[in-house]
Formats: sequence, C-alpha cells, structure tokens
Amino acid sequence: MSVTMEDVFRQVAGGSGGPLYLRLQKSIEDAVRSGLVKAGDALPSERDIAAIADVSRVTVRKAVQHLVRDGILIQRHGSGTFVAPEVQKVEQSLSSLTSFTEDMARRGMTLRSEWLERGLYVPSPEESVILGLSSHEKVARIARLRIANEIPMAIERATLAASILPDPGAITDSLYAKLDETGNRPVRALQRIAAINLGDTDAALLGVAPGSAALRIERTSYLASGRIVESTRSVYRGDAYDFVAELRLGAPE
Amino acid sequence: MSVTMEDVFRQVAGGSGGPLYLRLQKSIEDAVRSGLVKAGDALPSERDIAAIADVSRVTVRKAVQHLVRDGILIQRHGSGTFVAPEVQKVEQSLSSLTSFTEDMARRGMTLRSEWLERGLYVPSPEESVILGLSSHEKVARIARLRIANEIPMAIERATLAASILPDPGAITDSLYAKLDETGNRPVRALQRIAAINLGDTDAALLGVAPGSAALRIERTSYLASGRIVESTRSVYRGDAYDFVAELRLGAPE
DNA sequence: AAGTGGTCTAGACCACGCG
DNA sequence: GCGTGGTCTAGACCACTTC
Repeated sequence: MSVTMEDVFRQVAGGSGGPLYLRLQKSIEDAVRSGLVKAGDALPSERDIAAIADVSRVTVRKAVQHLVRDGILIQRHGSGTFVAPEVQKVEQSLSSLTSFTEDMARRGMTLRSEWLERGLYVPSPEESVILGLSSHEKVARIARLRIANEIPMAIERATLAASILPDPGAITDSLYAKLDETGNRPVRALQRIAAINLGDTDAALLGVAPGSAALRIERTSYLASGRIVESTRSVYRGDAYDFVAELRLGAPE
Repeated sequence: MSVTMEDVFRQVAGGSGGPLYLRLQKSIEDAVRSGLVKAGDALPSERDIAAIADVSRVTVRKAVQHLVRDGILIQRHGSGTFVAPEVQKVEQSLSSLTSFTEDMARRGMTLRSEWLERGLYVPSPEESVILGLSSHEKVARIARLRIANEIPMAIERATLAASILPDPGAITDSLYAKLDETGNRPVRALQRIAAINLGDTDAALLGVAPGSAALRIERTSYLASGRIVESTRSVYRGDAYDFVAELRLGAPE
C-alpha cells in the first residue's frame, strides 16, 4: 500500500516546528513535487483537509493560497482545488525586434487573440507627448489578450498615431504585418522591463492568481526616420515567459 | 478641519459593493496615494482599524496584507504598520555588459555588499556541465546581498571555475575588476530574465514581503576565446529595478 | 507592562458549479 | 440540492518591540 494524500496531511498534526500553515504548505508542495498528486488532480476539499490534518479551515486556506499565488495549485470557485498544469516556458529575444505573431508561428504554436479594445480615441496628454501628435490628431488604441495553445500568455496595449494606423479595426493578426504594408515597420525599439505583482483584473485575464509575478514591458518603437511608431505596455505571465538577452562588453565611457 | 484617517475607515462600513476587505484595501490605498498619510507614517493598529471600520481584525489583516505584498505598506512585528518609503527605480542596460559596482558608482550611489557565501567548493553536477570543469577541479562561489544607499537591491550568486578565481576570499568590491586583473574579463554574456514571486528567505534578505515580485536573472559570461567565465543567478527587487533594452529589427532568418 | 503584529480556532453565511 | 471555494466574525494566545 502506497502513501496517500491523507497520510501526508495526518503527519502535519504530529510534526513540530514553525507555524502550522507553513508545515501544511510544505506538505502539499512536497506531494506535488514528488508526483504523489499529478497535474490536473483534485485535492481534497478544504473542509476535508482541515478535518484530516486536525486544523481549522482558515489555516488550510492560508497554506493553499500561498501555493495558488506561486502557480502550483489552481482554485475554481464551486468546483475544487487542483494541481496546476505545467506551463512550458517560451523564450523571447530581447535584442532582435520580432512580432509576437511571427515569433509564435515560428515555434509552431497555435495563436489567437481576444480583443479588449480597438478603435480611434482622443489622446491623453501623455500619449500626445510620447507619440509627438499634432493637435487634434487622434490615436489608435489596440489592446488584446494573447493566447498561445489556448493558454493566455500576455496582455498587450498599444497606441499609435491615427496617421500611422487610420483604421485599427482592420488589424486581424499581426500589427507589424499591417505596418509593413504601409511602410511603417519600426526598425528600432526601446524596452523597459520590470517585475510586478498582478492586480485582480489582469490576473483574471491571464488566468492566474492575483498577486502572481509578471513582467511589465513598456516598449517604444521607432521608424528609420526616428519618428515614434508605437508605444506599447504589455504584461507577460511570469510563469510562461523567459526573456533572453545577449550583452556585450560596455564601452568604458 | 481636514479629513482624517479615521474618517476614511468610517466610510467603509457604510459603503456598498464588493467584499469588505477590498473596499477597506482601496480606502487605505487612496489615503496613501492622495497624501493623507505620507511615507513613514504609522497607520492605526489593526485592532483600532477594526473597531473604527466596524469589521473584524481578520478582515483588516486581509486588506493590509495585499498592500504589504504590493510594497505600499510595511509591517513590523511588535511595532506597527507603516507607509512604505518610495524607492527610486534604478535603470540597468540589457545590451552592454557592465558590473554592478561600476554601474552604481557612475550614479553616485553608495554601494556595499553583505557576504552570504564565499569560498571554494566541490562542484555540483550542474556546475560541472555549465562551467566545463575538468575532473576534480573545484568551483568558487560568491553570493552577496547588494545594498545601494542602505536599500537592499539584489541577491547575486555567482559560480566560477577555481582556475579562473582561485582565491574568492580576495574579492572585496567588484568581481569584474578582479577578473580584469587576471585578464579574464568577459566580453559577452547571455541573460535569461523571468518574473518570480519571492520566497520567504529571499524576501527577508531584500526586506520586502514574501510573494513580492522580483526579476530572476541567470547570466552566463564568456571570454573572447569562447570559454565560460561565470554563471550567475541573481534576484532583483521588482520595485527597485527597471531593465532597459534596445532592440533592432530581427533578421528574417 | 502595555501595545503591536502573527497565528489559530469554531462556526456562520454567501456565491458558484455541477449533476 | 449539495458540495465547493469565498467572505466574515469574535475571541484567544503567542512573539516581538518599546518604554
């Protein structure tokens, strides 16, 4: 007879050292890592775990929530708690400027997008400055959720001058392909990368727990002429993305 | 008479819509952002907030903990809850290879390190492969906490072949400066960047809440000859770092 | 010693999902 | 309808800081 999930929980009550919820958390973590429970398996209900481990349900929830935030477990309201599927990491280069669409196609992944926003708007003061808009010129905003192999990967919010993209509704797949057609494909871009904890809305869109780590990337793209083409704020799932950069010895300056 | 913190909490009880802890969380967040309470100020105790807002202390803690994780508040056991000081973001280039020490000196920041580990060790199998070690060769490991202007910024764990750094104890400031002396300064490096939620130990070292977002950077550095000099795993505070990269149009390949 | 955050409990009700 | 997770309560004790 092999070790069961219940045995794991029973050990928690007897053990000693450190807060209860941390011991419980490590027990569950070990059970997942050791393969005792596999991706997609359901855990016992919170009430059952509490009864077996002889702790209160509040304590069970505290242990589980840490694991949910770290992407190890997934909770579905009304349904149960499950071991999260493993997400294969995607690598993206930080030195060559490639489009998301083309990048994924090269990897043979099925890509689709859900539109969050798409149209022409009156620019915010910030947008006017960044894009160098003439007065009264509108901006095209396109925001979408990027989904690869049915897994939400990133939220992308781009804004461009209306003169560069007069008809944002015409974008179907790749923004860069569209820019190509009109000779406005950028040749250079500056990116700022930072780590953030996801808020409730973005977490819901990406299908992860609020507070999960993500990469926030702000990109400004330039034409060969030096004119700014687009300004994009993206949020990438931390558990699904690795960015790869090649560095060279900096000039002594 | 101006609006006080207590007024803010009293409004929560009356309001409607959404869970209590979220309404309370937003109230505190607004009070911080609007400048009603400033960096360093103490909040009322959890018990006081609970009494004023007429909610249970558990609910107060849930609201506060979200703000702690996002770096807006700081809690000190036995002392109180305070508004977090603003951390000025540091930018680091992702295209030129510069040393942390030199980078900070250029900005006029006071830099110091606390050693976490420094010495010669028997390599792990993984290290042998990465560094291309001859059999029986040892590895030098140096791990340190990087502190700029008395604010912990990053944890850096480097490993090098003993033949390249025979005396890790001799490192005082810059690893790269030491490598320079022996003609082993790298000219090229590959970096992988990902977002993670900090675990308890790393969070404690960096002085932030467990679960806070951070950037994990794995770097492998090469000599002109192609030999690997060092392999470094670093963890950078997400609220203190912006990495900046310049991208160029990718070759169609 | 007094006050603070950290942990824990037992029990309640609500909102969602699934058969 | 039943079981699940989500929210909330009132009260207890512990560990730590400050005086």
